[in-house]
Amino acid sequence: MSISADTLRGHTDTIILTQLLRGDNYGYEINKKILELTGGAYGLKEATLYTAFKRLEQQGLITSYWGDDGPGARRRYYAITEAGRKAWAEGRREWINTRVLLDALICNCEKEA
Amino acid sequence: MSISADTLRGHTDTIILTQLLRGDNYGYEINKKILELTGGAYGLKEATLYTAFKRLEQQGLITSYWGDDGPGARRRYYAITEAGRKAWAEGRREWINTRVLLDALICNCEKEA
DNA sequence: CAAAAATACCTTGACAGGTAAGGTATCTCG
DNA sequence: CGAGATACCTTACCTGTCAAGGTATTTTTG
Repeated sequence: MSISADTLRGHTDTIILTQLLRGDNYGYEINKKILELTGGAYGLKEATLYTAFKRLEQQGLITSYWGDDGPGARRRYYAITEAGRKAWAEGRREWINTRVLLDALICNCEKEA
Repeated sequence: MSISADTLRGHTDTIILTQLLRGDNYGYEINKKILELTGGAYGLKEATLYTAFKRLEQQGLITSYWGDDGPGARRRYYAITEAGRKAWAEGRREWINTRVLLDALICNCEKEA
């Protein structure tokens, strides 16, 4: 029961920002968290993930730095900025609006889980 | 409080099919219904609308015919097919799944309207 | 120990859906 | 008659996603 690609399009950035609210993290781990949270039903493709990081950093919503940890492959950590927190709040509001609208437009689904 | 473009992307076809479940209708009117249902917050752009009709018809999910009504500009009516009903049910299921996933991924929004 | 698998990063090219901008034609109302 | 609503449609562009490919290190396994 996987989800078709772009029914989530436009929410990717908010999803990533949500993860970073809990603290700095690196790409691979962030994606694993997302997979966990959805019970394996949804994960970002790597290309999508790193494209999003680049976009977010260019917009000043996150910053990044190389972790100088010992074991394992090198990791690039990401941190959310103050502007990122605002963008997250905005994205969250948008999701809530979207939910209301689509519920209204695709018949009354509110009752179903 | 309008909704940013492609947070609804991928649901357009389902939205249109939902309208056609209530009976045959033509483009302009369908879009007005959608605007009504969302309190003016969201309407399909004309290009999006007619592109979607074409796509849906090519996929056999709808059929179309010219209305031979007297007054007003000529209207092309659309009707949902049996395959269209199945696609609608599938699209609706997808929306319900999407909703669950995004609620899980963008923090706990379930409490908010 | 060597091979396989996992961890971890990144880029390129193509694709699909949405949209701005433009166009046509008819009808209604002042 | 002119403005605005009704009603349809196309083209060229933009943006986010993804398949496919690449690099490098560490851990597991046979």
